[in-house]
Amino acid sequence: MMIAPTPFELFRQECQTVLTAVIEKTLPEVALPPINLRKTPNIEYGQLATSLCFELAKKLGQKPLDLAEKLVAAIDPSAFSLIDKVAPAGGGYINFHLNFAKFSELTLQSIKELDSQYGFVKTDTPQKIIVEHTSVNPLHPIHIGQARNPMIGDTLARILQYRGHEVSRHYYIDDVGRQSSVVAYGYLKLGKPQPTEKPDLFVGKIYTVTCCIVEINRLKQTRDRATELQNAADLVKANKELDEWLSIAVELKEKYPVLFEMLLAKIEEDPNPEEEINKLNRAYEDGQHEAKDLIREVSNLCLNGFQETMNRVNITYDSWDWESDLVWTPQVNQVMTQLKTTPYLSNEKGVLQFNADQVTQTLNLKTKLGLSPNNEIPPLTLVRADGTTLYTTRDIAYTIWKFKHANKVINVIGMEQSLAQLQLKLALYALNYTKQAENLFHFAYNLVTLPGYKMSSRRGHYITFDEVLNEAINRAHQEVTKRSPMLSPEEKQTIATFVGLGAVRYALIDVDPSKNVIFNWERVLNFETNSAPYVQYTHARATSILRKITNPPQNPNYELLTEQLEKELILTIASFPDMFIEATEYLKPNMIADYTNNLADKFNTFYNAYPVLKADTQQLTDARLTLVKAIQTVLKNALNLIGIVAPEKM
RNA sequence: GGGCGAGUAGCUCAGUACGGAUAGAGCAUCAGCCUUCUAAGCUGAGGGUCGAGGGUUCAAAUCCCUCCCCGUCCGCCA
Repeated sequence: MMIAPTPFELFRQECQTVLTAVIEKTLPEVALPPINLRKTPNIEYGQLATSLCFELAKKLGQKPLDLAEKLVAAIDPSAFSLIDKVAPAGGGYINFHLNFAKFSELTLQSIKELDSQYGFVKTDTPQKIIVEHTSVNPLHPIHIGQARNPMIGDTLARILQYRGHEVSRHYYIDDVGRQSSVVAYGYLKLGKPQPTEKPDLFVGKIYTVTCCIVEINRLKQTRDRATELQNAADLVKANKELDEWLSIAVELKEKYPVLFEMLLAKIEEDPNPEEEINKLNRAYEDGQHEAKDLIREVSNLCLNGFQETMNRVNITYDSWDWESDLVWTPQVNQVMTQLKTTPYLSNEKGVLQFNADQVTQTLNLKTKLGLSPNNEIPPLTLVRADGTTLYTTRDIAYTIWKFKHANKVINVIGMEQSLAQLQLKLALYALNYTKQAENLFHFAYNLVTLPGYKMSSRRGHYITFDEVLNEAINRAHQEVTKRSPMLSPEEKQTIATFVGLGAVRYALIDVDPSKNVIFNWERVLNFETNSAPYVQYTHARATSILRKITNPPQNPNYELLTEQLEKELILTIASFPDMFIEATEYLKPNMIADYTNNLADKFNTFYNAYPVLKADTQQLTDARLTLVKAIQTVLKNALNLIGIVAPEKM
């Protein structure tokens, strides 16, 4: 029995060979045009079609349909096993029809044989790839806006791994910067308390409240200074911001009265909290022990919470990379030394600027990088007047470090950081890391916003990812209880968990990453068609049929699968490997979610229309059972790609 | 002002990389289907100037140009 890892691709190749041969034979005078074979919009038109007669006809001064007829007449498909017939159609298409008897056998046998490996076609050029994703600052719980990142990132990592690449998932911990010092300052003021709840939630409250109090303090000073200097514009601005923060303070006081009062009392003891925070920040960058212990302690509390959350959705990381480690070791300094030898740095009173646009000009990169000639890349400040570095400066060092461990780097980072990511890439070019620059990819995704406003962690305006997961599981539990009251409490809980988690994961992966998403509960709590629960349910249904048989089908006759729906199902599962390759090569995780939904949809229609176990003949039952088994395998493999459980029962 | 991304049914979105046959789903609305393999399901109906205008082409949601609208970036923040 023949096995094909890519059954549909085999058919395509046969069609291509036939077509190439007939053109060379019939039209020796024409240069062979690129042969485009596309899936037909309708099964009546066969399975693949080409429109090349339209182009050829024009060159030859003939009617497209006449040409199509002439070519078809010269085709002898008998030498090819998967082509049933070739026919001219429409205004000049050539349609290729599959020999379903053979194709079904090939497809179903291949799936049976390859089983859990079916679809995962390995690349010819395996690479070491780092996927950096999540990288939420360790200041507050991961919120639903940020959760889109790990869902996309982990799916990318999964599909690349299944494609045969050596993938490493990295989490970049951004612990250098004022905000880490703010939360650490608040934590210290409270006397380094033990968390009384999930640690990231705990740290998040301290961060928000501290931020608010410190900010009000700062704005009051700004206001007083502006009053003194009679600077009307500054005064108006300060007052406006102050009003905003004061209203946030009211909210926070109501939400966390004890914490707020405690922090307020402690911070008021400080004559200058702002200065304390800056001091802590500098001490941390200098690697002083006390500061190190303190900030790492707070950060680790938060990160432990993150891991707990991500474990729920089965996401783990291979490497946790601390930004501060780059500062404490000579790595950042080395990069600066190297950059100073390039002609792209300018020094204005100690402030070092990187002239990114000049790099594009000197190395002639605008066209190469697909940038518009109008796109004048703004310069990037690398070093402040006080000698400290900035985020992107450290990111350059980090990226170089990553390339010591991989030959391709994919950064899953929000679209709003596109400019910084471009400047980073240009810095690599400037440093002559050309290969690395070419293999650095910014996988940009758009924001998740709440209806009416952007989520703000500093202001405490967010819905945490844990809340969303909990709510989804609760909702799923209600559904299971309603639909399957006879199940044991344990079973209900198990089902509710994978349904709820799956629903959230699917909802966040299903939309094209470049599209902005406005969060609403309806989207993640959808358990109907076009959701993970729908696909999971379909898988359970297929499993349920298979559970009822005592003996596996003996010598099924695939020629009996003649219904249109059966053919469409076979086509769909035969194309799974092609879909997988495309999703992986073009990094389109949402394609996989769409595919699972599409297959589930077709299966459910089939399920309703045709009996499997009680088909007219045992032979037909056997053939359909093999089909159901294959569909179950493909659904399971596809769900696995996007990190969603394929349940036996629900 | 400039860059980048988006604009497809009342709502949420596929389809655009590589132009092809009547532009597809789901939700919502309406009408049906559980003595038959799991009704988280299925069947059917209505619903479209594919943001606007021009161009290229035998053929444009898809390619090119102009414009409109929304988001986002253009920090000695991260």
